[in-house]
Amino acid sequence: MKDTAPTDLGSRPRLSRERIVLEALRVVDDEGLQALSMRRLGSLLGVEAMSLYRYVNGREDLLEAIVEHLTDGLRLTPQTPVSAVDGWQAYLQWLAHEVRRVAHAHPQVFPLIATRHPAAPWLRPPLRSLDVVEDFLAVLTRQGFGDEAAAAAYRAFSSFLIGHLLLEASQLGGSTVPGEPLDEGDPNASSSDLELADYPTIRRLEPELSQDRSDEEFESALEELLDRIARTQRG
Amino acid sequence: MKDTAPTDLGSRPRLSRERIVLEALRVVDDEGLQALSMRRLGSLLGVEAMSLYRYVNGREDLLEAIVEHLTDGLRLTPQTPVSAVDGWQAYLQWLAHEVRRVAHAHPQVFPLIATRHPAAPWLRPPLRSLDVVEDFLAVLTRQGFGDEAAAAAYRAFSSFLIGHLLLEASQLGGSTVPGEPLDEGDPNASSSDLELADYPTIRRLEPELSQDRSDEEFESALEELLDRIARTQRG
DNA sequence: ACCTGAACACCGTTCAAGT
DNA sequence: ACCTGAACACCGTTCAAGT
Repeated sequence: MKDTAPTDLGSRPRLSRERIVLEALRVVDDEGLQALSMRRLGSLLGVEAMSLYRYVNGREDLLEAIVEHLTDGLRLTPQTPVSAVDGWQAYLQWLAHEVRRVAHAHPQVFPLIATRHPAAPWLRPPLRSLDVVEDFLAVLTRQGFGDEAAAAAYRAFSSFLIGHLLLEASQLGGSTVPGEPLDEGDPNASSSDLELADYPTIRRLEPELSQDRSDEEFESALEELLDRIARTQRG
Repeated sequence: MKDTAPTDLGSRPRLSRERIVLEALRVVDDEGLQALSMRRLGSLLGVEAMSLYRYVNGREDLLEAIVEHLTDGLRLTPQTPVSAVDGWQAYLQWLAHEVRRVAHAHPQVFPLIATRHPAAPWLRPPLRSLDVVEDFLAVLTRQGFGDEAAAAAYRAFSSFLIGHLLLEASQLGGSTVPGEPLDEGDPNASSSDLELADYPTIRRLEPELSQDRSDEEFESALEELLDRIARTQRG
């Protein structure tokens, strides 16, 4: 026996970059971004905040690591279901739904994915990983897309996902504050139609505006985007 | 003379909510969001931080006030150019370009406009003001849109703007940090193609990916959106 | 009415020191 | 090698006190 490591490896699994990132993700998912501080994260991991700096390069690096952790699941691997690789349209359908799944699973993190500066200026959110973008461009060019058409498809696909998913995530993310007041205490005020006196059209359309059509809208807009991309394929 | 106010009104124009918001906007535009602290803002206004709390309800309220200040310019007023009110298509064209102008003028603020929770759940970024949304829905319903078609157009228009403008703003917003390192010190490394060895498609498409097509893409995608909306007008 | 001083409860980050 | 104590330079926010 060379070292004096504790033979009973139970209580504290030792620090690691992965353990830090996973715990940080849990905090953000449960309590929002502003609840994540180095000091609190340290204490949740049973350690002083300063110890974290051995594994992450400060708070910014930690946020980047969380984002990276989530985008890793978007790569094409041997585990990718076969339905995803049957033509570029199937691939884009699969990829779009994967990103949407991440946005729904981590609504508090998605704004980070959408708004943080990517590593390279031509690397656009939310597909901000070299691996994922390589997959994207390789699939399309392999299937008859010209270089310019593939790049244009990448840009259009990115805009589409941001536009649809950021709003959905923001709706799901909710109030961030755990114990927020749901209603101001006025018991006979149905939602928010009290100050709507000066906004007759809004008041009239409130039922339509309150309807959640995100599923249908995402699917039909995605179909339309794929049609549009198909039209430029031989650009 | 009833009060003892300084007769010479030169040196310090006295505090006001508007002066605070304008100075805060200047700070965020020039140095980024994280440079805006209550204490620094106070000292820039020649006052202790605690004085600001007479006019703004804390930092969150201040951020909201900045956003509100910028979205005020999107309302239809007597000053709105006539070209904007000649049919709903002209109005949507005008509105889209106004929002784009705001995003370009204040790239560091646009993520706030895009990601902060609106006052009502059906109030979507970036058109997050009751006045603006009232204009939007009134113009469309006045010109033959059904209620559901108008609401659907509002949702599609919002997604479109977020998707296109957040990326443009992020590109313009740049590094937020004033004195950031532009290059890591390696003099013969052209941009970022050193680690691109494992990404052949990206490397091949780098010229296409680096091209800035935002103007054309915004215009043509906007045209297409308006066509699509026109098709659903009698929904 | 408007601003301030002092205080409270936090931050991120550094660095020499401990084991 | 890995973690800590102490310190530095900040935060947002409150509240009683000053003028």
